[in-house]
Amino acid sequence: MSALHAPRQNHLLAALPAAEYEHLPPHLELVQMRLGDVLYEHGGELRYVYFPTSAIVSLHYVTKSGASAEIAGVGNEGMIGVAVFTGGETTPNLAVVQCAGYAYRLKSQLLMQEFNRAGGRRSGALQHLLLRYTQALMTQMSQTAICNRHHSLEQQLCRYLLQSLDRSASNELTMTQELIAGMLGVRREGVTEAAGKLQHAGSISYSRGHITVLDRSGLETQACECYQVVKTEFDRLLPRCD
Amino acid sequence: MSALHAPRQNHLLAALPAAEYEHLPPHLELVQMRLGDVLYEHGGELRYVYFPTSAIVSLHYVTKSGASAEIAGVGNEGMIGVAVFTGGETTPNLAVVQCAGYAYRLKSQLLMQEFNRAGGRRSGALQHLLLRYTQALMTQMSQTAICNRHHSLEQQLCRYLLQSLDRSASNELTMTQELIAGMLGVRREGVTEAAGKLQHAGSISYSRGHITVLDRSGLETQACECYQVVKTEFDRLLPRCD
DNA sequence: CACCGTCTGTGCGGTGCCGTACACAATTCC
DNA sequence: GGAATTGTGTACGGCACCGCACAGACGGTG
Repeated sequence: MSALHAPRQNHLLAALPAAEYEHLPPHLELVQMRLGDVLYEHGGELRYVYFPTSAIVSLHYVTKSGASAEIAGVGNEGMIGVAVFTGGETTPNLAVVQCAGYAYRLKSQLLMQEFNRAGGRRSGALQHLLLRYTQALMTQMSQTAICNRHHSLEQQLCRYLLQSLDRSASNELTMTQELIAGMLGVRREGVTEAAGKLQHAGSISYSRGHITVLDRSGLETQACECYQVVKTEFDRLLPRCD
Repeated sequence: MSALHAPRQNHLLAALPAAEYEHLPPHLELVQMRLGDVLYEHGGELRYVYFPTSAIVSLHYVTKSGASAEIAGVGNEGMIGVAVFTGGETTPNLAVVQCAGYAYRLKSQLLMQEFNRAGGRRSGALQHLLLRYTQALMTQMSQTAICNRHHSLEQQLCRYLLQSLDRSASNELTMTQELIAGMLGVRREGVTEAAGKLQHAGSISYSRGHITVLDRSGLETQACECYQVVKTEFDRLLPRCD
């Protein structure tokens, strides 16, 4: 029986072999994340890296004119702070909490040490894992670019809901249409319309910030290929070892 | 006086300290790249990684419906085949030559060996460098996503021309409007119109696949912030050591 | 309960780009 | 020198989404 909160609820931490994992827990700190919390912003240093268990974080960009859009999302399948081990220390983005929940955090410096220990006594599994995650993250970014270019608002909404669902424990999501619009970088009214269609079709049901997914496969049919491409790539690069 | 073709014309190879670079040349192979050559495609293995000197390569995605768009470009500032050391071996993308020219290639296996040698005798400068390049590439992808979402065709065209210019030796580019349209994922007619405006404004001049940039700063004014964001990030992560 | 802030629905004109179709100009090929 | 190929210009209807404005509807708070 698993504890209410456990680091291994994060897939990356769960994928580490015991030998590499065992000395991490003393340094892993459970933190609560509230909607809208900013983990880092453009130019700010990353003091910690975060491994979400139940929270969902959005990597975001805000243009000079104030428009914004999500570049990639991170839930319990990933981590926030890739720039720590790629060496740039920061990125021109913003990491903001999109669904409240929990995450474990680790001092950046500590992660760096572990990452660079590859080739030494240990197997380098951590490095290997994080690099693969980085590639998966790049796939997500690529697909966001494509999706923004070629797919309709409704298709994107479906993709977004599905991705959020995969990161969520239940079939209910807590997010307003306003918030989704901010993520997709579109008008709130556009989301209202697209969501209305989905509700009409019986795929979802929502009210005041609570979305219940009734027909997951319906969403998958409506979604663009981007969802599957990203999912397939994540599964390929980071197979779950349940 | 530099040779006509030299590996060090590629900024990444040039940035390697002598101790790490010196044993690479025997394995570096100069290859000619023609317009449209495909270096790898979705699912195909990456037998080589490429370090362009004069060629420009586009990381592309083609949707099921046949639409396509560039995710990121790679010129003499970078390399093709990041997935080799991130461990995924392949990506769901396509790498296609966008401007004919030359590149040096290296067997993927060899790069992997070098990459993983960090922590051993050598300093790990290669690993460090490639990770930083990976981050820069991610910035480019992110910005492509944002640009596709929020910026006009004309702004994107300016950005694209500027990025190509930075990778080019002269102020002339060899690319048709049709090709540019394919890169941006828009209609050819849209490019004609936007390019017409730029020509009218005196920023560029073109005819049948030959574009001459007359007023670079004019383009920079018209371009969206994405160009500068990416450029600044590249300079920060991979400073030129000329 | 009445109130207010938040969330959602709807309508309307505007616009940037699409899809299509076709004309013309500049090269290359015989 | 004529024909075929390739690159560019233009025009027109259509549509998805935008920006704005406002109305209703729900839910928590005093």
